[in-house]
Amino acid sequence: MPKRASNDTPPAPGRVTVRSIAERAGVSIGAVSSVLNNHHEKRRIAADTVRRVRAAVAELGYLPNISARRLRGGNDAQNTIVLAIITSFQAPLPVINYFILALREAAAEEANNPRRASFSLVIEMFNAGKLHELPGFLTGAHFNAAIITNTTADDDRFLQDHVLPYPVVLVNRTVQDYPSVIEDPESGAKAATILMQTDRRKLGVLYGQPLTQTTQRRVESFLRAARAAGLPPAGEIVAGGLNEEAAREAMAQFLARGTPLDGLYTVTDGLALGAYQAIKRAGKTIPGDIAVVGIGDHEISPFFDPPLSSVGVSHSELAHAAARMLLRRIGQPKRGSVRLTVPVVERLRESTAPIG
Amino acid sequence: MPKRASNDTPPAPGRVTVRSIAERAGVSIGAVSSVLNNHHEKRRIAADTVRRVRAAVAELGYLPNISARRLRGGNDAQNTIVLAIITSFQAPLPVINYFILALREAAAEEANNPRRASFSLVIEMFNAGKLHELPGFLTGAHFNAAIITNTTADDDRFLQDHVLPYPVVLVNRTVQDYPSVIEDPESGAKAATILMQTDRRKLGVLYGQPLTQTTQRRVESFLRAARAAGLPPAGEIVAGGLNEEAAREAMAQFLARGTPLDGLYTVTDGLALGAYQAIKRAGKTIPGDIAVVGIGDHEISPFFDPPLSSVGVSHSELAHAAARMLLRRIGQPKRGSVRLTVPVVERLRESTAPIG
DNA sequence: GGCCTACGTTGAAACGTTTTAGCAACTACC
DNA sequence: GGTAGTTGCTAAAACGTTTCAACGTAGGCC
Repeated sequence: MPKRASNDTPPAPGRVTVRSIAERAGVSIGAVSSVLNNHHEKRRIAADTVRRVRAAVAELGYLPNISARRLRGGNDAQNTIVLAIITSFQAPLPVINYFILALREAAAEEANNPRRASFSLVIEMFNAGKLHELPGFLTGAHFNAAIITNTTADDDRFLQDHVLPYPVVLVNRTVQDYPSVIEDPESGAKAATILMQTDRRKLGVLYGQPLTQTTQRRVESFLRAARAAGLPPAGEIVAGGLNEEAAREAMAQFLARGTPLDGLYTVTDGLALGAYQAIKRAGKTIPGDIAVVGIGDHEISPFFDPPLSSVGVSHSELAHAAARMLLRRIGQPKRGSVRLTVPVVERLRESTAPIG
Repeated sequence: MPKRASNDTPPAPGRVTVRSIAERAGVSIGAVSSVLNNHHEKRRIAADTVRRVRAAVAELGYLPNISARRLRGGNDAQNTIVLAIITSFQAPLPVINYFILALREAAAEEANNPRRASFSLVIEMFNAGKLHELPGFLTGAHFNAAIITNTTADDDRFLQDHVLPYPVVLVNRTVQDYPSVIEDPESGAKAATILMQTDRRKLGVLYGQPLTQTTQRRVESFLRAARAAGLPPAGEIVAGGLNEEAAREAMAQFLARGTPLDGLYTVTDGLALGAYQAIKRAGKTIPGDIAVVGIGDHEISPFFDPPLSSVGVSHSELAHAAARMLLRRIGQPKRGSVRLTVPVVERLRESTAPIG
């Protein structure tokens, strides 16, 4: 005795649910569920009923509600902690891989210890400056904890004005009352030191727009160290963008002007490559005429020609530190804001070999 | 009149829920929820009660169940489609950024059109060869649709033997009955053609272990084309890994052996950089002695010294194609397996300039 | 004392699933 | 013709949360 379609609840124009299918096929939602999960044999659903349900599913374009499934589902699914990586559409993405891996690895460790929690990792993206438009951000409806990167000044102000009901770790940004992980703020000074140790005195720094908190700190720390050492004011070479192309153009123009330069610090990944090309095309040599120091642990630095010296933090280390910090804060009573500084490592290669 | 702690339901050793908090604080779960969501003013909860609830939350280490929140939550949250990117821990990650962006962008477009669905993006990772251990993979309990990459032969066999109850797109892998997006299988032949057009006849191909379906196709296509053109058998140079370092070592050894070589094809990102260094250190010039063709759309290729010619697919294009294909299949009745081939683009730069 | 209002809280409903206990009808058996 | 078993399905409970109507109490006013 199939039930008729129009029941107590109206058809509801919204999403297709098991209920809509049940009505369409003239069976109960229990039967529908059995078919959907391929339990129809075990549960002895008649072949014809299975056919009708399948037909209804296809016609209606059924999409299961994952939240409902997980809510109902076994303990493994139910005990899930949702971690988010929040970044902006406009930011260069390559770095977030490190976070993915770091969170996944940290979570895998964590999952062994306490009461068998499992972790789910979601990526949320916002338009730069519009962090507040991210659904669920203020309420925590979508995740239990988050790593936030690539915010703009506007976003930081927004963070400042609100209290989030879940633990958060900021990366390479500091906002009052928020825990954060940043690279050693003196990384720029170390670059200056390296250049000065090879007797360079006419220094320059190459950076691209827009400047982030981190790159700005690098530049300032570099300039300050040069000034403190009594050198003439270091030149600032500003590229229009963050890519190799922009760096090459800015560098070429600078060299064409004839400003003396024998030591260069490039503050972002990729800028160094553009600078290399401009320097070589201008007929100058590295490190003979100009020594160059780049940033970070880019795997390709040793394969530059000549191999590039660098000062900077390991993306992987930074990411792991942030992931560990975040996980430690989950389920803990709220602790104060912590600022963790990840030390920089210096890798000396041929691009800063002593003159002569 | 606070209720006592031991009610009809046992304390349940599992996760901390609103109910545990309610019992601990001696209030109803409704009141707890109001406090948790900062609605206590609007709902006129007494200050002391708020304090007790907050204390219980802190003591017990409450973590909200995200699934339950979303299930209950507003229509926006409820109508969420969960997309997954599934990749292995062992695979190089850089590429998945493109998928993240592609899915996010495609989803953003899609979200405007039909019945206001929103999308959530999760990253799932498995140990190579153990795809079947991924929780929820067979049942679809964790996502509505998935892009799967970096599977091994074992994983492919597993896929072959099962039918997944949700749409899936494979990337750079083909398995019967599964839709997939792959690069033009003749990309290797195009590399060979480029080298032959500059009169190179002693060809070689450099690849790293492990070979994926895609890299293997590149190698085979290259070798086949060389053979078809009547050239002497091309040399195979095998690196122990996929990184620059391994490439340099393998290349250095090959050159030391004195095997003649005037045209080289490197089949993976990064290998070319290692090869460059080995070639230069061996005292040979590019392209004078050896012409080199690399892979893909690596942004840094133009900044090699000399700039690197390349043949290959744009990661971004591949990712967008996969994302579009996946989204088109969501909520559609199951269509047959489709195999989409993304064309390769050839970028000629100085590394393959004609001799002389 | 009776009525009104404000206050603080509870209980129930709802979200979309899956699972389980059990019911009705039919068949088979003695 | 009663009992036992089989078949095919339904109804209800449960997962953890949020919201909302409604309730009891206390105080103020007449």
